[in-house]
Amino acid sequence: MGPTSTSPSAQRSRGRPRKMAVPEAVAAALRLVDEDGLDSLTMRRLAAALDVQVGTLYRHFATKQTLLAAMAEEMLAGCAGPLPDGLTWREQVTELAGRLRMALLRHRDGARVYAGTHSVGPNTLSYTDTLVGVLRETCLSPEAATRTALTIVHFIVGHTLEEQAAQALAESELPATLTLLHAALDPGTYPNLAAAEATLTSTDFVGHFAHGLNLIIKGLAGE
Amino acid sequence: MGPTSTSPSAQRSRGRPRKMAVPEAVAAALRLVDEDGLDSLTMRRLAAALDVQVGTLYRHFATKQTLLAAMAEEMLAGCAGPLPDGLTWREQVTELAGRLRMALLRHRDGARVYAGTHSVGPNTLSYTDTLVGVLRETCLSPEAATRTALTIVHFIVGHTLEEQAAQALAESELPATLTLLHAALDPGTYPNLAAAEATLTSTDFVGHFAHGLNLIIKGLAGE
DNA sequence: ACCTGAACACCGTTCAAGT
DNA sequence: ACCTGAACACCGTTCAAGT
Repeated sequence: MGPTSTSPSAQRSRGRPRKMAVPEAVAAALRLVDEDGLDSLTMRRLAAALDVQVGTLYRHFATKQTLLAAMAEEMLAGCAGPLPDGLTWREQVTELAGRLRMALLRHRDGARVYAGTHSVGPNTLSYTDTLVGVLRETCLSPEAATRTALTIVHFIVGHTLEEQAAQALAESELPATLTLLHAALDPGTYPNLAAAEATLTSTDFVGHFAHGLNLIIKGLAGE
Repeated sequence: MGPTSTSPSAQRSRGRPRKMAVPEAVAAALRLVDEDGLDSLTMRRLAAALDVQVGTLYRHFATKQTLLAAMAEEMLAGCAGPLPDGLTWREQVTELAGRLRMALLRHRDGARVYAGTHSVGPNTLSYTDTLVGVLRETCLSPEAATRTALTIVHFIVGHTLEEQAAQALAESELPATLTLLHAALDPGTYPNLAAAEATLTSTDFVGHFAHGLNLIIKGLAGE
């Protein structure tokens, strides 16, 4: 800080009073996404929701990408919070993975928001830090722990992307898609898909998620 | 077929000669994506590339989503081709997973195209059929085989999404992002990220992919 | 110091009219 | 039967001008 600096509040009290605040803008953006989906999130609609001109947004977010990264960072709030005592490392990994999944599911199109951005904010960093930490306690080298953390996160993102895509379809054309799929499933051409159809079209995403995560965790045990 | 139907070629020979063909349009769209990225793929730019008016595209693709699904389906061509003889099931799974990864990597933003659509075309269906088939031969129930196939595909999509995001960053702001990340990594606040940084910022995606896939395959062995 | 108003260069989608 | 031309209702981003 230079000798001419004044306190932030004194600085802010000069000039026009601030009409827009970044945290409120991020919250409003997430609300818009929850209501109408990510495709309907528009700089113009967000400006209207904040009762501000579009240009004003660009004083606080350099681009729409910056806004989306701030939204992803906000979604992860609390995901790295302290773990209950007495959990095995398996339970700790399961708990952390479940938290990220729930954080993405909490907002409509949350996985798409997260997958499309690269936040280096504190929520994102401390989540990865915590997950790598738990894995390192399993006698994994830093490299193996990091790679495993990446594997887990990639699985969660891919899985939740699919889950929310199914949710979006459910509101409109899911029955049509299912019929189309069923019609395409000639048992002669796709013998295994015929046997897989029930599982493929089931909505037991909790079960699917647990299956995939357990596969990864079991693979870890053999290291 | 009704008694009044004629052969397709006879039908097509009546009226104006067809200016636009769907497979050529899909190929041109993939070329546009390869050149300028998915964000630059526009119905208008595609129409211009095909020397056609925008409205014409909508006679062949109901929406842009339909076009993207056709692109995803095209990307998977060959992925379900016959497997070499004499591979163990582990090697078969590794081969199939590697094929999907390479198919997504072959086109710029390929993972984003794939993740954003739901094709029920023959390439997509036969890929899943083949993967489920290989897994069923491992004494897995249809349900377990299907869930495992989903797990593998979700991991591949999540992983490749990340890999191509890093590629996109590399062409412009990757050094800036890395500096930003390094600056944020206070070892006091994020003790595990400090140890993870080298792996986290490495570009050994082949190694990361192999690690993740092996984790899943090893987990399978314990079933 | 912060916001307004207006513009620039685009989008996806639709549809009457042509041939 | 298939395509053109033109429109509708939007976009993200920029920037001079106001207060």
